[in-house]
Amino acid sequence: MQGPATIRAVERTRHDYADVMEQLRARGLRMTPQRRAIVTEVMRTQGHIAPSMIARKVQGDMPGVNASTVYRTLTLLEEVGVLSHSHLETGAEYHMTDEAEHVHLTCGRCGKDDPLSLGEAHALQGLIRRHHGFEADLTHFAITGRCAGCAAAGA
Amino acid sequence: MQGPATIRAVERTRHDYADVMEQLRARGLRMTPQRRAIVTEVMRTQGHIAPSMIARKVQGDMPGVNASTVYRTLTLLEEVGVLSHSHLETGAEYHMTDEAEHVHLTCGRCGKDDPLSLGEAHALQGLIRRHHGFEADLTHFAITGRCAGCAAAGA
DNA sequence: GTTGGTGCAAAGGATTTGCAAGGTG
DNA sequence: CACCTTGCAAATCCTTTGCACCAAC
Repeated sequence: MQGPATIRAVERTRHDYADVMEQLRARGLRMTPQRRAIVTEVMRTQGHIAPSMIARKVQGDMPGVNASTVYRTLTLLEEVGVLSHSHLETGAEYHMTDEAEHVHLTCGRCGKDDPLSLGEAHALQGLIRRHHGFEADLTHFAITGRCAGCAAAGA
Repeated sequence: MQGPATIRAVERTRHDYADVMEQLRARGLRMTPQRRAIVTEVMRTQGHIAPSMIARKVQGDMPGVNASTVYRTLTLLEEVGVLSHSHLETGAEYHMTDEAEHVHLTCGRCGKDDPLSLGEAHALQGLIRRHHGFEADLTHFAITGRCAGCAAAGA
Protein backbone atom coordinates (compact mmCIF):
# COMPACT_ATOMS: atom_id res chain seq x y z
CA MET A 1 0.00 0.00 0.00
CA GLN A 2 1.68 3.14 -1.17
CA GLY A 3 0.25 6.03 -3.10
CA PRO A 4 1.72 8.49 -5.55
CA ALA A 5 3.83 11.30 -4.18
CA THR A 6 3.23 15.01 -3.82
CA ILE A 7 0.09 17.02 -4.20
CA ARG A 8 -0.61 18.13 -7.71
CA ALA A 9 -2.61 21.15 -8.69
CA VAL A 10 -6.21 20.24 -9.32
CA GLU A 11 -6.36 20.41 -13.03
CA ARG A 12 -7.43 16.96 -14.04
CA THR A 13 -11.05 16.29 -14.71
CA ARG A 14 -12.91 14.35 -12.06
CA HIS A 15 -13.18 10.66 -12.72
CA ASP A 16 -16.41 9.36 -14.10
CA TYR A 17 -17.27 5.95 -15.47
CA ALA A 18 -15.97 6.75 -18.93
CA ASP A 19 -12.70 7.69 -17.33
CA VAL A 20 -12.53 4.53 -15.29
CA MET A 21 -13.38 2.35 -18.24
CA GLU A 22 -10.70 3.99 -20.28
CA GLN A 23 -8.06 3.32 -17.66
CA LEU A 24 -9.14 -0.28 -17.39
CA ARG A 25 -9.39 -0.85 -21.10
CA ALA A 26 -5.91 0.53 -21.59
CA ARG A 27 -4.77 -2.49 -19.63
CA GLY A 28 -7.05 -4.98 -21.24
CA LEU A 29 -9.28 -5.14 -18.17
CA ARG A 30 -13.07 -5.17 -18.00
CA MET A 31 -15.77 -3.03 -16.52
CA THR A 32 -18.13 -5.39 -14.79
CA PRO A 33 -21.31 -4.49 -12.91
CA GLN A 34 -19.52 -5.31 -9.66
CA ARG A 35 -16.76 -2.86 -10.45
CA ARG A 36 -19.31 -0.29 -11.44
CA ALA A 37 -21.06 -0.72 -8.09
CA ILE A 38 -17.82 -0.39 -6.18
CA VAL A 39 -16.74 2.73 -8.03
CA THR A 40 -20.21 4.18 -7.53
CA GLU A 41 -19.98 3.60 -3.83
CA VAL A 42 -16.62 5.33 -3.53
CA MET A 43 -17.72 8.24 -5.71
CA ARG A 44 -20.89 8.65 -3.70
CA THR A 45 -18.81 8.92 -0.55
CA GLN A 46 -17.71 12.41 0.30
CA GLY A 47 -14.15 11.81 1.37
CA HIS A 48 -12.88 8.40 2.38
CA ILE A 49 -14.36 4.99 3.10
CA ALA A 50 -12.99 1.77 4.55
CA PRO A 51 -12.77 -1.39 2.45
CA SER A 52 -14.99 -3.40 4.77
CA MET A 53 -17.59 -0.62 4.64
CA ILE A 54 -17.51 -0.59 0.87
CA ALA A 55 -18.10 -4.32 0.92
CA ARG A 56 -21.11 -3.97 3.20
CA LYS A 57 -22.65 -1.11 1.28
CA VAL A 58 -22.16 -2.65 -2.11
CA GLN A 59 -23.65 -5.89 -0.87
CA GLY A 60 -26.61 -3.90 0.35
CA ASP A 61 -27.36 -2.57 -3.11
CA MET A 62 -26.32 -5.64 -4.98
CA PRO A 63 -26.61 -8.81 -2.92
CA GLY A 64 -24.35 -11.60 -3.99
CA VAL A 65 -21.28 -9.49 -4.53
CA ASN A 66 -18.53 -11.25 -2.69
CA ALA A 67 -16.23 -9.44 -0.31
CA SER A 68 -13.21 -10.93 -2.01
CA THR A 69 -14.31 -9.24 -5.21
CA VAL A 70 -14.39 -5.94 -3.41
CA TYR A 71 -10.89 -6.33 -2.04
CA ARG A 72 -9.51 -7.48 -5.36
CA THR A 73 -11.20 -4.59 -7.12
CA LEU A 74 -9.91 -1.99 -4.72
CA THR A 75 -6.37 -3.22 -5.18
CA LEU A 76 -6.77 -3.23 -8.92
CA LEU A 77 -8.36 0.19 -9.16
CA GLU A 78 -5.57 1.58 -7.07
CA GLU A 79 -2.92 0.07 -9.35
CA VAL A 80 -4.72 1.55 -12.31
CA GLY A 81 -4.78 4.92 -10.62
CA VAL A 82 -8.51 5.40 -10.20
CA LEU A 83 -8.47 5.00 -6.43
CA SER A 84 -6.01 5.81 -3.67
CA HIS A 85 -5.98 5.11 0.01
CA SER A 86 -4.97 7.08 3.06
CA HIS A 87 -4.31 6.05 6.63
CA LEU A 88 -6.57 7.45 9.29
CA GLU A 89 -6.69 6.60 12.96
CA THR A 90 -9.13 3.80 12.30
CA GLY A 91 -7.22 2.25 9.43
CA ALA A 92 -6.86 2.56 5.68
CA GLU A 93 -9.59 4.25 3.69
CA TYR A 94 -10.12 4.67 -0.03
CA HIS A 95 -11.14 7.66 -2.11
CA MET A 96 -11.16 8.69 -5.74
CA THR A 97 -7.58 9.61 -6.62
CA ASP A 98 -8.54 13.07 -7.76
CA GLU A 99 -10.12 13.81 -4.41
CA ALA A 100 -6.80 13.25 -2.73
CA GLU A 101 -5.95 16.90 -2.85
CA HIS A 102 -6.34 17.53 0.83
CA VAL A 103 -4.51 16.72 4.01
CA HIS A 104 -6.43 15.49 7.02
CA LEU A 105 -5.98 17.34 10.28
CA THR A 106 -7.75 15.04 12.69
CA CYS A 107 -8.40 16.02 16.28
CA GLY A 108 -7.68 13.09 18.52
CA ARG A 109 -10.04 14.34 21.18
CA CYS A 110 -13.21 15.50 19.45
CA GLY A 111 -12.60 13.70 16.21
CA LYS A 112 -13.09 16.77 14.06
CA ASP A 113 -11.37 16.48 10.72
CA ASP A 114 -10.23 19.71 9.09
CA PRO A 115 -8.59 19.80 5.69
CA LEU A 116 -5.36 21.65 5.14
CA SER A 117 -5.39 23.92 2.12
CA LEU A 118 -3.29 23.15 -0.92
CA GLY A 119 -1.14 26.19 -0.28
CA GLU A 120 -0.42 25.25 3.29
CA ALA A 121 0.32 21.71 2.29
CA HIS A 122 2.79 22.97 -0.26
CA ALA A 123 4.47 25.09 2.35
CA LEU A 124 4.94 22.07 4.56
CA GLN A 125 6.21 19.98 1.69
CA GLY A 126 8.63 22.73 0.75
CA LEU A 127 10.00 22.82 4.24
CA ILE A 128 10.58 19.09 4.26
CA ARG A 129 12.06 19.11 0.78
CA ARG A 130 14.49 21.85 1.69
CA HIS A 131 15.98 19.90 4.55
CA HIS A 132 15.89 16.39 3.24
CA GLY A 133 15.15 16.40 -0.45
CA PHE A 134 12.26 14.29 0.63
CA GLU A 135 9.10 14.64 -1.47
CA ALA A 136 6.36 14.26 1.10
CA ASP A 137 2.90 13.01 0.28
CA LEU A 138 0.93 14.52 3.11
CA THR A 139 -2.30 13.06 1.88
CA HIS A 140 -1.27 9.50 2.53
CA PHE A 141 -1.33 9.69 6.30
CA ALA A 142 -3.55 11.88 8.41
CA ILE A 143 -2.05 14.39 10.81
CA THR A 144 -3.43 14.09 14.31
CA GLY A 145 -3.27 16.37 17.30
CA ARG A 146 -5.63 18.75 19.01
CA CYS A 147 -7.89 21.16 17.19
CA ALA A 148 -7.94 24.77 18.33
CA GLY A 149 -10.95 24.21 20.53
CA CYS A 150 -9.69 21.11 22.29
CA ALA A 151 -6.18 22.50 22.65
CA ALA A 152 -7.63 25.54 24.40
CA ALA A 153 -9.76 23.30 26.60
CA GLY A 154 -6.56 21.82 27.91
CA ALA A 155 -6.89 18.18 26.97
CA MET B 1 -5.88 4.66 19.73
CA GLN B 2 -4.80 8.24 20.08
CA GLY B 3 -1.63 9.61 21.58
CA PRO B 4 -0.76 12.81 23.34
CA ALA B 5 -0.26 15.94 21.29
CA THR B 6 2.78 17.97 20.34
CA ILE B 7 6.43 17.24 20.56
CA ARG B 8 7.95 18.24 23.84
CA ALA B 9 11.54 19.08 24.42
CA VAL B 10 13.39 16.04 25.64
CA GLU B 11 13.78 16.86 29.25
CA ARG B 12 12.10 13.98 30.97
CA THR B 13 14.17 11.13 32.20
CA ARG B 14 13.97 7.94 30.21
CA HIS B 15 11.61 5.36 31.56
CA ASP B 16 13.02 2.49 33.49
CA TYR B 17 11.32 -0.16 35.55
CA ALA B 18 11.13 2.02 38.66
CA ASP B 19 9.43 4.61 36.55
CA VAL B 20 6.96 2.18 35.12
CA MET B 21 6.17 0.69 38.49
CA GLU B 22 5.53 4.10 39.88
CA GLN B 23 3.06 4.93 37.18
CA LEU B 24 1.27 1.67 37.71
CA ARG B 25 1.23 1.87 41.47
CA ALA B 26 -0.22 5.35 41.30
CA ARG B 27 -3.26 3.68 39.82
CA GLY B 28 -3.31 0.69 42.09
CA LEU B 29 -2.00 -1.59 39.36
CA ARG B 30 0.62 -4.31 39.60
CA MET B 31 3.98 -5.04 38.06
CA THR B 32 3.87 -8.66 37.04
CA PRO B 33 6.62 -10.64 35.34
CA GLN B 34 4.57 -10.60 32.15
CA ARG B 35 4.42 -6.84 32.17
CA ARG B 36 8.10 -6.67 32.93
CA ALA B 37 8.83 -8.86 29.94
CA ILE B 38 6.67 -6.76 27.67
CA VAL B 39 8.23 -3.50 28.78
CA THR B 40 11.66 -5.05 28.39
CA GLU B 41 10.85 -6.04 24.85
CA VAL B 42 9.70 -2.57 23.90
CA MET B 43 12.66 -0.90 25.60
CA ARG B 44 15.06 -3.27 23.90
CA THR B 45 13.62 -2.27 20.55
CA GLN B 46 15.27 0.70 18.95
CA GLY B 47 12.26 2.55 17.63
CA HIS B 48 8.90 0.93 17.17
CA ILE B 49 7.48 -2.57 17.24
CA ALA B 50 4.15 -4.10 16.28
CA PRO B 51 1.90 -5.68 18.91
CA SER B 52 1.90 -9.08 17.25
CA MET B 53 5.67 -8.98 17.12
CA ILE B 54 5.89 -8.14 20.78
CA ALA B 55 3.68 -11.11 21.49
CA ARG B 56 5.89 -13.44 19.49
CA LYS B 57 9.13 -12.19 21.00
CA VAL B 58 7.89 -12.20 24.56
CA GLN B 59 6.57 -15.71 24.09
CA GLY B 60 9.99 -16.66 22.83
CA ASP B 61 11.68 -15.58 26.04
CA MET B 62 8.88 -16.55 28.32
CA PRO B 63 6.72 -19.37 26.94
CA GLY B 64 3.22 -19.42 28.27
CA VAL B 65 2.59 -15.73 28.07
CA ASN B 66 -0.69 -15.41 26.31
CA ALA B 67 -1.21 -13.03 23.43
CA SER B 68 -4.27 -11.58 25.06
CA THR B 69 -2.11 -10.55 27.98
CA VAL B 70 0.17 -8.72 25.62
CA TYR B 71 -2.65 -6.80 23.99
CA ARG B 72 -4.24 -5.95 27.32
CA THR B 73 -0.91 -4.82 28.67
CA LEU B 74 -0.11 -2.61 25.72
CA THR B 75 -3.46 -0.87 26.03
CA LEU B 76 -2.98 -0.40 29.72
CA LEU B 77 0.58 0.87 29.49
CA GLU B 78 -0.53 3.35 26.91
CA GLU B 79 -3.32 4.64 29.14
CA VAL B 80 -0.84 5.00 31.94
CA GLY B 81 1.48 6.90 29.67
CA VAL B 82 4.43 4.53 29.54
CA LEU B 83 3.91 3.51 25.93
CA SER B 84 2.57 5.21 22.83
CA HIS B 85 1.84 4.03 19.37
CA SER B 86 2.39 5.46 15.93
CA HIS B 87 0.98 4.53 12.55
CA LEU B 88 3.41 3.36 9.92
CA GLU B 89 2.64 1.99 6.50
CA THR B 90 2.44 -1.51 7.91
CA GLY B 91 0.17 -0.65 10.80
CA ALA B 92 0.33 0.55 14.38
CA GLU B 93 3.57 0.16 16.30
CA TYR B 94 4.46 0.82 19.91
CA HIS B 95 7.41 2.55 21.50
CA MET B 96 8.37 4.00 24.86
CA THR B 97 6.55 7.30 25.15
CA ASP B 98 9.74 9.23 25.72
CA GLU B 99 11.20 7.92 22.48
CA ALA B 100 8.41 9.53 20.54
CA GLU B 101 10.45 12.61 19.83
CA HIS B 102 10.92 11.98 16.18
CA VAL B 103 8.87 12.11 13.04
CA HIS B 104 9.12 9.32 10.48
CA LEU B 105 9.85 10.22 6.90
CA THR B 106 9.23 6.94 5.14
CA CYS B 107 10.09 6.43 1.50
CA GLY B 108 7.32 4.51 -0.17
CA ARG B 109 9.64 3.15 -2.81
CA CYS B 110 12.83 2.04 -1.08
CA GLY B 111 11.39 1.90 2.40
CA LYS B 112 14.09 4.04 3.93
CA ASP B 113 12.94 5.73 7.11
CA ASP B 114 14.58 9.05 7.99
CA PRO B 115 13.78 10.94 11.13
CA LEU B 116 12.89 14.61 11.03
CA SER B 117 14.77 16.71 13.56
CA LEU B 118 13.01 18.30 16.48
CA GLY B 119 13.64 21.74 15.03
CA GLU B 120 12.16 20.89 11.69
CA ALA B 121 9.20 19.25 13.31
CA HIS B 122 8.59 22.37 15.33
CA ALA B 123 8.73 24.48 12.20
CA LEU B 124 6.05 22.33 10.62
CA GLN B 125 3.92 22.41 13.72
CA GLY B 126 4.27 26.16 13.90
CA LEU B 127 3.08 26.49 10.35
CA ILE B 128 0.01 24.40 11.03
CA ARG B 129 -0.70 26.15 14.30
CA ARG B 130 -0.53 29.54 12.66
CA HIS B 131 -3.19 28.71 10.14
CA HIS B 132 -5.50 26.54 12.11
CA GLY B 133 -4.69 26.79 15.78
CA PHE B 134 -4.25 23.07 15.38
CA GLU B 135 -1.63 21.48 17.62
CA ALA B 136 -0.20 18.77 15.40
CA ASP B 137 1.38 15.62 16.74
CA LEU B 138 3.59 14.68 13.85
CA THR B 139 4.91 11.63 15.62
CA HIS B 140 1.60 9.82 15.58
CA PHE B 141 1.49 9.16 11.87
CA ALA B 142 4.42 8.62 9.59
CA ILE B 143 4.95 10.92 6.62
CA THR B 144 5.40 9.05 3.39
CA GLY B 145 6.65 10.09 0.01
CA ARG B 146 9.86 9.71 -1.93
CA CYS B 147 13.30 10.07 -0.43
CA ALA B 148 15.81 12.25 -2.26
CA GLY B 149 17.34 9.29 -4.04
CA CYS B 150 14.12 7.76 -5.25
CA ALA B 151 12.63 11.13 -6.19
CA ALA B 152 15.67 11.81 -8.37
CA ALA B 153 15.41 8.37 -9.90
CA GLY B 154 12.03 9.35 -11.19
CA ALA B 155 9.75 6.81 -9.52
C1' DG C 1 -14.11 -17.76 -28.34
C1' DT C 2 -10.56 -15.77 -25.20
C1' DT C 3 -9.21 -14.23 -21.24
C1' DG C 4 -10.19 -11.93 -17.40
C1' DG C 5 -13.64 -11.95 -13.33
C1' DT C 6 -16.55 -13.71 -9.94
C1' DG C 7 -18.48 -16.56 -6.30
C1' DC C 8 -17.58 -19.90 -3.00
C1' DA C 9 -15.28 -21.95 0.59
C1' DA C 10 -11.57 -22.28 3.34
C1' DA C 11 -7.53 -20.57 5.36
C1' DG C 12 -5.00 -17.15 7.95
C1' DG C 13 -3.92 -13.81 11.14
C1' DA C 14 -4.71 -10.26 14.49
C1' DT C 15 -7.29 -8.81 18.26
C1' DT C 16 -11.11 -9.24 21.83
C1' DT C 17 -13.87 -11.23 25.50
C1' DG C 18 -15.83 -14.21 29.38
C1' DC C 19 -14.47 -16.63 33.06
C1' DA C 20 -12.27 -19.33 36.60
C1' DA C 21 -7.75 -19.88 38.62
C1' DG C 22 -3.69 -17.60 40.23
C1' DG C 23 -0.46 -14.14 42.02
C1' DT C 24 0.70 -9.41 43.80
C1' DG C 25 0.76 -5.93 47.23
C1' DC D 1 -6.88 -11.70 51.90
C1' DA D 2 -8.69 -8.57 48.38
C1' DC D 3 -8.43 -7.39 43.98
C1' DC D 4 -5.93 -7.14 39.98
C1' DT D 5 -4.06 -10.34 36.23
C1' DT D 6 -3.43 -14.18 33.64
C1' DG D 7 -4.29 -18.23 30.77
C1' DC D 8 -7.46 -20.58 28.10
C1' DA D 9 -10.64 -21.11 24.71
C1' DA D 10 -13.83 -19.35 21.79
C1' DA D 11 -15.45 -15.89 18.96
C1' DT D 12 -14.95 -11.93 15.81
C1' DC D 13 -13.28 -9.41 12.03
C1' DC D 14 -10.87 -8.37 8.16
C1' DT D 15 -8.47 -9.98 4.30
C1' DT D 16 -6.39 -13.41 1.15
C1' DT D 17 -6.20 -17.50 -1.85
C1' DG D 18 -7.27 -21.62 -4.85
C1' DC D 19 -10.30 -23.11 -8.02
C1' DA D 20 -14.06 -24.10 -11.18
C1' DC D 21 -17.61 -21.64 -13.55
C1' DC D 22 -19.13 -17.43 -15.93
C1' DA D 23 -19.23 -13.33 -18.62
C1' DA D 24 -17.24 -9.04 -21.01
C1' DC D 25 -15.41 -7.63 -25.34
